[in-house]
Amino acid sequence: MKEVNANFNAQSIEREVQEYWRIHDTYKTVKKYRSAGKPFFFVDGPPYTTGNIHLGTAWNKILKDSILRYHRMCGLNVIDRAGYDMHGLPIEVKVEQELGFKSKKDIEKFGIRSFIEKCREFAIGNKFLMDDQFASLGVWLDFPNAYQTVQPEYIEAAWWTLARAEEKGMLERGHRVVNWCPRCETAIADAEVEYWDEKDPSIFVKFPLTGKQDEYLVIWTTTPWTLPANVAVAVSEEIEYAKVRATKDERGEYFWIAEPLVRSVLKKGRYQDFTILEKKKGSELRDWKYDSPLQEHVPLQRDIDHKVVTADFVTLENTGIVHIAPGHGWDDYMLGIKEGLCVVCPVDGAGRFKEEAGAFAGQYVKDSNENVLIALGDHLLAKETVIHRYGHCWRCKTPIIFRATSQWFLKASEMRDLMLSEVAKVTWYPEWAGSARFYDWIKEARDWCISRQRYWGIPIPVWVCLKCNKYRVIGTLKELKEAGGKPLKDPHRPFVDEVTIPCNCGGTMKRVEDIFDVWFDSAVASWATLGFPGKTEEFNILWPADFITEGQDQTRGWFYSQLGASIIAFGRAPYRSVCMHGFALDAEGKKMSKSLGNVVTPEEVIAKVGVDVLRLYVLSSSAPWDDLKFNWEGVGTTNRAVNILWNVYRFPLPYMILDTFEPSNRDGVWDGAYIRAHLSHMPDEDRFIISRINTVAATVDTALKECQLHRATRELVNFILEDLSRWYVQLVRPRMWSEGESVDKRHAYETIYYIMRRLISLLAPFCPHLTEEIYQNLRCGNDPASIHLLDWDAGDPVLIDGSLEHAVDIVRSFDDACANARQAGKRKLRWPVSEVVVVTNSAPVKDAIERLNAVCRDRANARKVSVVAGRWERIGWQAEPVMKVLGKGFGKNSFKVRGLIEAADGNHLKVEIESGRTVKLGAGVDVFEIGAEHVTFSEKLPADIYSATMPDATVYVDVRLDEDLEKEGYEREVIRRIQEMRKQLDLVVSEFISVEVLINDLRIYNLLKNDSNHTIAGEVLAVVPDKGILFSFLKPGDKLRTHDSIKDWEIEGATETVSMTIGISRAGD
RNA sequence: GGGCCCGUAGCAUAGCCCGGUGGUGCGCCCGGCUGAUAACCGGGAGGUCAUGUGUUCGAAUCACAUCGGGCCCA
Repeated sequence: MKEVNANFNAQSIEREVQEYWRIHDTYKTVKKYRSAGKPFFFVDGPPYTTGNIHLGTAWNKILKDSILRYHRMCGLNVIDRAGYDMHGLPIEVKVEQELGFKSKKDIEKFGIRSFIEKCREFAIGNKFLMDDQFASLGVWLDFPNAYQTVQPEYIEAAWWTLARAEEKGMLERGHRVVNWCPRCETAIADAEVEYWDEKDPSIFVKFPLTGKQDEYLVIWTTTPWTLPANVAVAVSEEIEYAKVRATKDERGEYFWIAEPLVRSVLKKGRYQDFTILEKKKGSELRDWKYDSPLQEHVPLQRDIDHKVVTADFVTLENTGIVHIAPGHGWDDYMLGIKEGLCVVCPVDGAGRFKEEAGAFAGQYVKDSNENVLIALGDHLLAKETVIHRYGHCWRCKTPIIFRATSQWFLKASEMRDLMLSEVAKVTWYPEWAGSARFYDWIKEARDWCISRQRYWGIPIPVWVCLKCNKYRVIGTLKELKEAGGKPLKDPHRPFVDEVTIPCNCGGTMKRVEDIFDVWFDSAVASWATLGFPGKTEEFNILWPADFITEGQDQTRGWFYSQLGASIIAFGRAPYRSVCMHGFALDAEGKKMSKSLGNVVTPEEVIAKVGVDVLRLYVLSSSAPWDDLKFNWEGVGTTNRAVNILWNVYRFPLPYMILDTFEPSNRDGVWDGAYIRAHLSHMPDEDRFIISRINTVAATVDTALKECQLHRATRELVNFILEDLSRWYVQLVRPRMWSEGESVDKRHAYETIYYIMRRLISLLAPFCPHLTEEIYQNLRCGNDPASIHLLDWDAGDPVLIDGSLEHAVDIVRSFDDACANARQAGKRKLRWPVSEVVVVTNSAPVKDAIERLNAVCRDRANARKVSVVAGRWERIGWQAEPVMKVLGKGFGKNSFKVRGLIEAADGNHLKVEIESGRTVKLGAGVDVFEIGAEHVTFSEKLPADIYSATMPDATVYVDVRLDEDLEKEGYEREVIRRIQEMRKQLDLVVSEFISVEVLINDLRIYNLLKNDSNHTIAGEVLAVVPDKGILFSFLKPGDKLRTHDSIKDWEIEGATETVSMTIGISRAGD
């Protein structure tokens, strides 16, 4: 053990500890030590390699690390391979920006090979950056061996999974409507669409009914550009539609509109008047024919047989008639299939109209809105603008469009039931994350479009024959080598595109150009990380994962994608338990974003308070599944608690070292056996704190099993502050100061050593650096080389004494009450009091005060602490007049009576009245008879008795001074000043001094002069071996010698302020 | 528009499942302590428990609605 003088400096401690881990390869040692344990298969949700981590990412990894450290200490062999998600559009977009590219044509010109090399560099560069950032958080995952989605064996896992999908008939090549980014020119997944408000036209359009004069169906849309692709309108079977004759400027027209909406629609069209002519149910409108209002401008529209269909998604909004373009809408498309409508999509991948769109050819769809309105001419009934939520590409922020294209799908909708039943088998933290949130999401599961028309991703391993159009799914690199005839080093584009496979028909198969949706990459992580399918040994033992934890956004993301892929591959959920955590928000509960300028980075926090404080803060400030409102004040509070832990740790060290204390051990290994062996002989405060740490251990363990990291950490912080710092350390201090050998001191040392060892090992999963630092200083010679090699201790029930813990609680209340009463009596704690009386009828209070009487006397600084049941005889009663009653009975004499009552002997009055008698007060003619109705009684404390209440009891403090008490009070005052001066002189605790105290008050001088110098000298080390007492009092008028330090003091005594001059000098020479 | 979660003093939170006097920490004010001391302790002030309605003898807690925040979806 070495002494610790320095104040707590998180940064330097953490730096040193990390260096220690690096030199000793502690992480590997721990892993090896636990390698024979029961496996605990954890899968790291791979962060995307975009560069800097933010607070949310840090929180995520801190949660993981803390939980895994706990499991390791519990003896489990934790599989903790880290992972990185390194493909996909976000990286492509970044690289495109770097290279100044605007479209896919630029990439093709640049060369796919060069382009993906840039992407690879970008991803790998960021991976290394992030490795360092995670390591700086003290996160122990296997980073050097992290799984990376760009590695060939990882890609193989994805291929293998797709082959299983094909085998089970879950893969489909389909013409479908998908979310499409016109800038990236690719399909994007539902998960990749971001929504925010956008201003769009809101138009009402007249569709002329075939063969009728001036008779129209009225539809509404916010996307005029989809009108060239209109093939039908939908009505609701249930809604009633009205035919109205509407007039505007003398001209009459006939409209069909949902009856309840007629008025509002016509008002928008500025029609002055209308008459309802007839009403029909939607079902009666079925199969009516109409013509496109754009047929003059869009040639393809002339060949379409437009008709009215019914659909259940039509509601009573706008006009109650919905424009249907199966080429540009999901619902539209599904309806089109059901109704046999043709699918028209006159828009290309870049979002421009094709030739068949006639007048609009070449125009970008969003830009064409205005032209469509012009082309509609008189068919435009009304035009407004609307602000509504619209989808955007998550990377480039371009508004998406819906396009019918040929894509590859996994039939997720067919797996819905199996997914739901599998999810029910998973343990969720919190429970509702699975039973409510995830369940609801899966219920809505749609087929998953896994193809993207891009470059940097896992190529879809499907080869299609150019001749017979048959396709084949390749599941492994080996299979490809056999089929294609040559090995493939890098399975990325464009290399994989060069491989052709001969088809049975004699033709040649070429790979489809698509790559996988990047969500499919991470979906296979739980087996890819085990090297499956290339290696199967670990997979067979470990899979599925025991535990994963990610943010709530991963409900639709990784929780879902993994489940889908796993159902396809293995027919079951890939994880046994899932902890869903919240988001890191700013102090106002708003999302952190660059534009709001409210971003707090992990680095900032670390620079201020260090990693362990950051860790403890994020873990304790909210439940994992609640959002974390980041608050600097909270960080400061946590920092303070850690600082107190540090002070508690370093406080006993100088004494232990002075006494060359060595904790009892067996062959250099500490085992805590001393405590068990000596517990029954130890003082109550020791037994209390020993009991507490074991209770806390049990609580922490229970909380951790339920993923309640906030409860675990709060319990520990609370223990440090309340039980250890504010209670135990206060009580144990005098035993540390005592000189020479004593059993008492030995017990104190063993106890505090035991507490520190137990405490830091409970805290180790959350604050791995600080606890390691303390451990290294405390550990015995043959103890494990790192705290992280210790076994978890969930509390020893034998050492727990619940009734003692409860008794201490009561004594703490007593302590508070004493301080309160003293404050009322203006008697400083430094000044002793003769007696404190606790009046109570509560047996537990009585027992506690009596059992812990020595502690009570010490805390109260009282000569005597006693318990009285019922009443304390020194408490008297004060009679108080009830003026309302007095007024009625005594009229103008009331004032006189009041005075008499107040002056009366309350005790006597109360006895009489309570025994049913009346009392006559006053003299001569002014005698009044007082009854029960005239008075109430309140406690009357004798002078110098002050009281305060505590639960189930009242505490009375007698602050009267006698000569002895006053003398001790002044002694304490003098001692306190001398200690202060020692401190200012920077004296070592054990350094001797000589002292002169000049007291400018003869009475006080006389009070102290006789023997107080002995008492004080002993406390301030002014008794020097061989030289005797070097302490003297001087009376008023005397002069001090020269001293190292001389100071004047004003001391507030019991009745007067006394000025003193104190001089102290080193006694050494 | 829908699903899930959250809303408690200036700030952060416990309590809510299972109804019965709203606790705690920070900050603030007053006082104390002093061989952990750029620490520590006590006391005090401070609350429409987001709002409204309902159920109930009784609601922070249960139900419904509204408002605000977060995540996800349409």
